[in-house]
Amino acid sequence: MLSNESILLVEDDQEIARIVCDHLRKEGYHITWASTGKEGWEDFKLNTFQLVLVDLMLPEMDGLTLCKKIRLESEIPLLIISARHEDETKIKGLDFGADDYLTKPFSLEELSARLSSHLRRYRRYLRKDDQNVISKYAHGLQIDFLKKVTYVNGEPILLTTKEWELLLILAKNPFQTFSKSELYEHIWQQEDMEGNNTITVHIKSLRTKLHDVSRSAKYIQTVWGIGYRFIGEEII
Amino acid sequence: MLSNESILLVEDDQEIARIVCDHLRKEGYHITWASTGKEGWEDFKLNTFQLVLVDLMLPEMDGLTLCKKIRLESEIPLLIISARHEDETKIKGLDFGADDYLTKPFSLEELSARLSSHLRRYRRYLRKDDQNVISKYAHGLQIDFLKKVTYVNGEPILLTTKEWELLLILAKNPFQTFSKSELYEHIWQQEDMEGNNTITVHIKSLRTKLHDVSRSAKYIQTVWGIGYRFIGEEII
DNA sequence: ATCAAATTATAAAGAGTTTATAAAGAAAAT
DNA sequence: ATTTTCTTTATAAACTCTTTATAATTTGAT
Repeated sequence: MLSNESILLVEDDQEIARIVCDHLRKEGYHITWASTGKEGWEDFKLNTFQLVLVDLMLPEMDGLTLCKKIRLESEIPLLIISARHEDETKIKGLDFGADDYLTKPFSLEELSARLSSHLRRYRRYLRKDDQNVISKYAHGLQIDFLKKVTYVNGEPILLTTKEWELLLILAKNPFQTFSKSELYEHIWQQEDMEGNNTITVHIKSLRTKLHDVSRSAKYIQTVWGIGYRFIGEEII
Repeated sequence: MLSNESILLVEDDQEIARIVCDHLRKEGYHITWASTGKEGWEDFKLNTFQLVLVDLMLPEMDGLTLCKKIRLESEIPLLIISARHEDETKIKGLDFGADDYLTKPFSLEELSARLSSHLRRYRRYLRKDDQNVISKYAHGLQIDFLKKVTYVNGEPILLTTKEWELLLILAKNPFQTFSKSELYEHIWQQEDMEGNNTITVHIKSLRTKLHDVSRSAKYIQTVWGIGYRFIGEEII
């Protein structure tokens, strides 16, 4: 399994930490080990993880406090490890934001199962939020490639299929010049015939909708004798 | 443990269903049992649950389809039960929105642990989202997904069943374009026939009630040749 | 610089398709 | 039985895409 997902393990017992790390690394995860709550918090702030495993009993900052702090800033899956089974009910009663609870001793299979379950849910959660990742360009153009929505100055613009396909190939390859034949063959999936004005017309209507002017193109530039290119620089 | 949380169990094997129901009822959950996928979907639409347990192999509508349909309308925890261990990898690869996976035979303790873990996370999620029970959009539209009430400029709008279901799937997945066939198959639960104008007509009446105009849609936009999409941006 | 040739831009129209609308008929609910 | 909702039907309107014709622009040779 190749996952490349990063897990933060906060555990003061070096022996347990070693076993867990070894096992999870074999499963393809990238593990960071912190041995105190404070260290765990610093690691959490410094890096991006997809899951946190926290032992309850920790020096410097206890596990519950760490959980609460993390939960204030993130919806990341939080799994508690505890030595005593009796803690479980107490912990479930209080709400400090953990998603799951493992009692020592636990099997590595059990651990793996819980991890993958929570990671799967979190991936979906992230992906859903991801849909709001929009490429923003200068002069008010925004393109949401996932949802296929284009905005000009915040207003969604309705593009036809061909217009969208044109914008897609151009904007996905900024600064790269495409000949009209290339564009035609890519979108229409057939040989470009002589004297075909179709691309030009679609470029025209696309420009109009983007409030772009051929003479001084902000987005779709004409490269004379060669083709067109998208010149948008992404801004964050 | 007194939880009063409602779980929907979709399982065709009566023996397994009885054992699971008995066990979970002892744990304080309120269980609804559906023996087919279709029945499960109807129960889901009719009541409010906090978790759904779905067997993969089901008559009338298979578990994956049921998961996908539920996931279009809700973020409720979805747990898959499967007889064959081999399904697991396939299922994890495909994305149909399930949160967890149990292979038969599973221990009741295992089941309880997974359930309480996902329910805990979902409670947190609900609490967080609770403030947004009513989604507000630009131009005066408000949708109360829980109470199933729609407001336009503060005035409650009376929608018919079909109109509500249309609005639900569209507004729950903003900016996602659905073809008329997709909409028809999701809501009517049957193959879309050729030359069916039903969706168009319902869209028309829905738009009328939302004071939306097809030419310049504020909410339900026509994506020509493809379908419809809800373009409401949520405002806080 | 000037002009002709080549290339692109623009406007407008037509064909073909898709969607909108209104109204009537069927089905369902009250 | 009456009202409401849903579906079907027929027709109107709207839209996309392409074609055509013409204007504007660029290039480069003179």
